[in-house]
Amino acid sequence: MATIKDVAKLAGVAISTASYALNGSSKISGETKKKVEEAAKTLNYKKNGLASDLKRTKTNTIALILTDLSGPFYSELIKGVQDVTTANGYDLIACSSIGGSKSTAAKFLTEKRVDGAIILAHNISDEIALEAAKHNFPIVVLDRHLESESIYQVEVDNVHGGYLATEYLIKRGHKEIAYVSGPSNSHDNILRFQGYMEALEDNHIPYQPKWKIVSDFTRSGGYRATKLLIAQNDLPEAIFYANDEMAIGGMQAFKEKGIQVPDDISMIGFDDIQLAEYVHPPLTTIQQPKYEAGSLAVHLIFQVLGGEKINHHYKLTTDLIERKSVRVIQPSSSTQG
Amino acid sequence: MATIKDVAKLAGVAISTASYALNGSSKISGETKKKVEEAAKTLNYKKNGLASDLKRTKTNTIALILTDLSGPFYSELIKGVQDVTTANGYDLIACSSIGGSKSTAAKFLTEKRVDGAIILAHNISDEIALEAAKHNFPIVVLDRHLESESIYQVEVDNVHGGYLATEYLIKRGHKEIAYVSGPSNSHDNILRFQGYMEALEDNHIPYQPKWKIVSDFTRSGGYRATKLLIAQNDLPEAIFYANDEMAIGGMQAFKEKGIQVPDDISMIGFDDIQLAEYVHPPLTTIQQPKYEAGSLAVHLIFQVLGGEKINHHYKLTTDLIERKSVRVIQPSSSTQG
DNA sequence: GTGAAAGCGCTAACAA
DNA sequence: TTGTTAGCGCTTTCAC
Repeated sequence: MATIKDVAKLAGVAISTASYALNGSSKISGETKKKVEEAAKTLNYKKNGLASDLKRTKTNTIALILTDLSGPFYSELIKGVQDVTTANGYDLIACSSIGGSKSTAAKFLTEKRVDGAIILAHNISDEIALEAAKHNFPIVVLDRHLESESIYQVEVDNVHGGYLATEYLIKRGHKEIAYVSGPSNSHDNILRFQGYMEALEDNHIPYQPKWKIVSDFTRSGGYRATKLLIAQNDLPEAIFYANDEMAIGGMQAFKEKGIQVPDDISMIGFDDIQLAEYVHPPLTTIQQPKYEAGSLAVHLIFQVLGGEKINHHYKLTTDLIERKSVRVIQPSSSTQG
Repeated sequence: MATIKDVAKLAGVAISTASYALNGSSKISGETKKKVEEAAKTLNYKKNGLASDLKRTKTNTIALILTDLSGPFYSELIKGVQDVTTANGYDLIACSSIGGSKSTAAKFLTEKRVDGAIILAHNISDEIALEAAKHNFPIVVLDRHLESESIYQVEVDNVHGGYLATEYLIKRGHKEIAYVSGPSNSHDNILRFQGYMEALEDNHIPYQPKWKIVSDFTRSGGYRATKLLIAQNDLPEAIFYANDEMAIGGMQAFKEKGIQVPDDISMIGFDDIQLAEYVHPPLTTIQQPKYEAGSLAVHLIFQVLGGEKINHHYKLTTDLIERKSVRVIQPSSSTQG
């Protein structure tokens, strides 16, 4: 483990000179520079990044906090984050928030190991985020509402998305529309449900509590919720799943029971994950501008780091992607099932 | 930014005492400990992880180097890595090797920012890995052969997998079998091709160069390679794609031309990615023990970190997953082995 | 253009 | 049990 000291000694210069030479300062003569570089090479010197960062009180890296490194997550979003991070000459690391306050995420958030962070991890508490956000440590949250001087939020218009999905179902003649919900403490979920309620109301369709099934955003959760709906022996005409993963789990449940989508029941998801277009039938869903969300998030961080004063809230729009999982119900003799 | 100095001062104790108290040393009296903790709380003190790591010359985190954070990659593998890393009380960060020697990956590999690393990133050079691997900085590579004191490799039996795939096709009556290759410098690809050749030879089927198409492991690469095959106007009976992504691209190409899989042509992939069972028809492919590979990789790192002497090579077996993309060709005149 | 020296914030001998 | 102190390896004034 050669240090800069060793390099300086071998090159016969002072430590500071070695440092300047290695970092490409213009005040070092070509000859000295060469000497130092050679010494570094023969000693196989590699700088200690921690020491360097500590001294400079700057890490040049930003963290992306994810629920779980092994996914599923939005690769488009990560791409957006990655692209603008590297474009700005910064490094990006991803870490998981599994383990809550003892997680890697918490460690990187609080211990000054990065210059800023983006949170997309419902399993990390508001408290941790709030505590970590301090002056000059910007955090942007993609999955919650949080008010703090150094916290910025970019969100997708979930209410509108929920409205869009529900309205689409209604316009195609569905009246009995179930909502398979995400975790009830999920911010996204609450907003999507709100959109569902608003669309129902605007179309004078009464909300029926029996058609709200609480699940957990996972594929197996969607599967179980759907089984439950089937077991009730009173299927709705359509189901709005609060995310695609659950919808795909639901498809599986229907397939097992020989219930055809969309002929026997319509379904719609939310997210437009990659799989959505490959399942059978291809899933109609709500698309979020994921790449934009990701790139905007980092962009905001760099603005704050650069000393700009910026807004704390950003909202992006959603679109409906029409595929094959919803049928049209003829309005003639409207009594089904 | 309160430091431990401020905490010590407020608590009226020495810096070392504060440090001990905060780190839960048993030699500190309960009373002192409480005083220190209170001071820390009122100052909103958070330790500087860099300083701590620098002093201890240990980071307690290991890095997972991936080609691209935004995938596609093997989530099962990451799960394996993640599970055993956290089980050992270590932190895990993922970083991308986009950018080669200027990438985040290179930075974390060389600048002593982590205690060990796992490389699954064909776009990072052997040189970087070799340079980074030094005594007490273990690296395990999952995607190449590399000999060095501190480099360990776990690989999947690609030759056997390639053999299995090809043999399966042959046993179902196919003789004209194309190989859509990954990049020719890919280690995995070379081995899979070797398995293909061996199976051909063992079954007395001559290898025909016209049926090796070089592509690049991407979906669009597979699409293009397949288009090329179609344009040749002389389709084989079956195609062995060196990975699933390319096979899925190939399916798309066939679909556009109205060529039915498997009725008009059989295909088989390699990897068993998540999508494989969802495409139409579901893709028969070779499954790798990804979770095991990931968990074994970290396990090895911890053994080395713990001072154990271990083997440098590990090989895991592959299995064939039978789905619907291969038809059986009736043995008109020839008999099966 | 180069060198001496002062820390960045922390841990851990060692001394008291 | 607590305090003093010497660094971890680096960057960066400031003097020459």
